[in-house]
Amino acid sequence: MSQRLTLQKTDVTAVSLLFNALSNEYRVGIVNLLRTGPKNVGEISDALKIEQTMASHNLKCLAFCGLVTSQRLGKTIEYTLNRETVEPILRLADKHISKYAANLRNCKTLER
Amino acid sequence: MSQRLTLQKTDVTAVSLLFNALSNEYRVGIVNLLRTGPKNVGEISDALKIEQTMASHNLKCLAFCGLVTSQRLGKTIEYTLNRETVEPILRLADKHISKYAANLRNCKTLER
DNA sequence: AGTTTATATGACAATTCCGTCATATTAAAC
DNA sequence: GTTTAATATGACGGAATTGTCATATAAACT
Repeated sequence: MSQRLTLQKTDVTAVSLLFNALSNEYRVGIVNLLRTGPKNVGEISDALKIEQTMASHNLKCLAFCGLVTSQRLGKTIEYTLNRETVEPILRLADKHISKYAANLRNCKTLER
Repeated sequence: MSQRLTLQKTDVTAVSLLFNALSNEYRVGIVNLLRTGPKNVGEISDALKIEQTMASHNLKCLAFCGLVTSQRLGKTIEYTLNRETVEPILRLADKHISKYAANLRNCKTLER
């Protein structure tokens, strides 16, 4: 009896929302910082020299997308990178940029 | 004699611009469509039921980021997916979404 | 050369996003 | 239980992005 497979199709909306989370310098900065290990909000905003509120807003977005997780430690909340997906994605991005999109480095906004 | 390696650091700006290209439904739709093979602009706008102008604008962005390449074939211009980077990235995204971000499917905009 | 077909470009209004401020929540310390 | 420290939330104006329209370019056909 032949088995009916649910063909896993790419969910275009979900994918665009996921990458939207990585389409902002603050969020990529946070994600990149968290590669060095878990940090709380204060440590993140200090390290990246951004306001606490800005860090919080962007962490919320990253958490909603499952790219980071959070855990309260007393008064502080520690954010941890979802390495399983973020590491390979960043490696692919780095490789792509150096091979195919070196010009991206010198452009602030994408003209269309 | 010890060799001086240029440590490849993630370029936060470039990475955010690259993922910005994949942060839009039209562009992810185009990229996903091109997995089935190269297509010209008319075929793309027909298949996705979007206006030609919309297709052109978004193809320009994808091309600038090196995610697609183009080639004129007579009157028509054919766009080809950069499979080398897009395939693994989409596979990672699909896997991440089903494992960590199922809720993304049911949300139009990222609240923050 | 003029017409048609395919695609790209530029501009503008409408929408969405971002940065910041004011305020709320939560836990620890006193 | 009041205060302090850490973080989150909501709101609002300014900035960036998007969708569409008008127009430009480029090749093929007559």
